[in-house]
Amino acid sequence: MPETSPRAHDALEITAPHRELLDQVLDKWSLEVLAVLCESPSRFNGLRRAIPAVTQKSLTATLRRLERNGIVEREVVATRPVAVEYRITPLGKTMREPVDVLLAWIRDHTPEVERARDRFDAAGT
Amino acid sequence: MPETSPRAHDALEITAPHRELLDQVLDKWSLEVLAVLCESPSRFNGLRRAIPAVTQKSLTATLRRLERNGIVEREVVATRPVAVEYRITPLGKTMREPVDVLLAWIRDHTPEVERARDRFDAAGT
DNA sequence: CTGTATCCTCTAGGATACTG
DNA sequence: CAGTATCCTAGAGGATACAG
Repeated sequence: MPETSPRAHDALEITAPHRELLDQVLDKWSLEVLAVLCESPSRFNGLRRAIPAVTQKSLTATLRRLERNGIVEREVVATRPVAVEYRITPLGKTMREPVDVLLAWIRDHTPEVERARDRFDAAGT
Repeated sequence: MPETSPRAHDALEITAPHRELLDQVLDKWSLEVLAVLCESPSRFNGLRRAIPAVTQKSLTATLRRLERNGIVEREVVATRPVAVEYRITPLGKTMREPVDVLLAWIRDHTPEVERARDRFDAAGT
């Protein structure tokens, strides 16, 4: 049994490319967009209505980023005026489970975290 | 079975407090700190050595945030000069599984994402 | 050794106006 | 309808110096 590694096991190891992908996929609006598109394909303004707080600029940026990463798909329907449909890709669907697990943890532990915050803040009086 | 909800199921739903916790726990340095502390308790400069890229300021901020959220614990050992030990809490340990699942997804799909990026960038020629 | 305190830069993202 | 183009600002985070 070699003892060369400073850490016993590195399931949590995270390299620069991994960090970048993590940021692109868990950023401020991506999860909301994914939530909508996981239910059904949607058009640009449909997404805006579903996510009222997002600005046009940020939504565009988020969609481009997700498209570039192969998470969503963009189809232009050449009507007048044009319609653009966004769909989640097979790759995008594989994100669902890990994201669900993560959000489940968040939901389950938010109360405990809030108690910890109260204690911490009270101690700092 | 009521059909009041616009979305079929909202496992991906994310509220403001959830988003905040997500940001505090998945931010730039938190995962690296967690990775170290999951292996064993560590002192401040031990963490610095384990994570060479982090600045003193950011490490302090990260540790304070994690401590406030009940993820890590801080113990001051009153020697001369003082030593401060950081440990992961039971709550912190529960983060491990969801984070592992997430990072596993990242690792497993980075190649496919990179192919998607190449296609996207090539198309934009 | 374990931090604060400043200063400074850089980028995400909002507001708003315009376009094919 | 589905975007671009600008302008602007708040906050994250680096570099550096100092302190208990």
